[in-house]
Amino acid sequence: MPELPEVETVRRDLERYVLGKKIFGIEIGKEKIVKGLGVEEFKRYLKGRSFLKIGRRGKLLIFDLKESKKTLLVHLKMTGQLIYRFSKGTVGGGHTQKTGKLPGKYSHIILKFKDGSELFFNDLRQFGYWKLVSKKELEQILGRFGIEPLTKGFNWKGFKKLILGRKRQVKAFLLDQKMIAGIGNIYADEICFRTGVLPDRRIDSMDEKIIKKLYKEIENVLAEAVDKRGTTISDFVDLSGKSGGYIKKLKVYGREKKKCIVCKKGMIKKVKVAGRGTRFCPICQV
DNA sequence: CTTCTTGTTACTGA
DNA sequence: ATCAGTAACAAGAA
Repeated sequence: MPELPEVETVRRDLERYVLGKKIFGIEIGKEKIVKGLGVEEFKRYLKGRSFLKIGRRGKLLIFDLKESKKTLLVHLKMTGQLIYRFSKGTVGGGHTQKTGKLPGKYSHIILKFKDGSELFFNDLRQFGYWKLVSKKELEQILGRFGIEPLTKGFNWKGFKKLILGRKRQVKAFLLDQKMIAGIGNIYADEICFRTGVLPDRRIDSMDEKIIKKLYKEIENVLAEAVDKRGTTISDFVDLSGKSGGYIKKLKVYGREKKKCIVCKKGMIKKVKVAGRGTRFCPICQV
């Protein structure tokens, strides 16, 4: 599922490929993907405009439009994909099963640029959305996010203040977007593993040393996953349709009933924590 | 057939 | 304020 590293990978690709390109046409196959404005109004607003900057907050993509009072927000949720094609028949890095043909059964929005290139929004489960928001709405939405990891604002002092005194299970804390923005189920499990804590361990049972380890592993895991261009479990691909390389680095996610590759003794277990499927090594994590 | 998958919001209740 | 739990959304895999 797209979490911070996957969304960041897409964001970087978008900056490289679609920045400054004029939107020539828009096709919308599934109206429910567009939130807020009606579909016709939405199309009319975007037509003729271009992207000035592409940002990200947590798992949310933020498209600044040139000479525009509104901002375009795109959320991939669980199965959303953005795929760019220079011209018919050629996708940046070649096809995979993950993208299939373009447009495909799940291509719900297509942006067509003046040079003939196209940006496809595919979403099997249709949970993702595109929304034009005013500056005021944008401010409100962004205000709900917690600290952005991988920025200077994410420092030990601030983290300590945020986490100390809390009683929740550490995984529930990691998943809470109002605390830290961008961590989802895969990286929450990987961060817990690398920290050496059980995902259901309560924060108030952790001493400062282990909290500091947690802080560092949040940074380590997310930074390495960005470097490897994300994790592909089932649907995630980058703008060229390519899978992410962090799948090779996963220690617990998707490895249930297999032997732990670190201690080589424990069997990876799967339970439910914070309402999510959760994997851990009963030996490495305490 | 049932159960599970997950990002987010809404809601209830403690 | 803090936190846990559940339903809803949707479609496919097992």
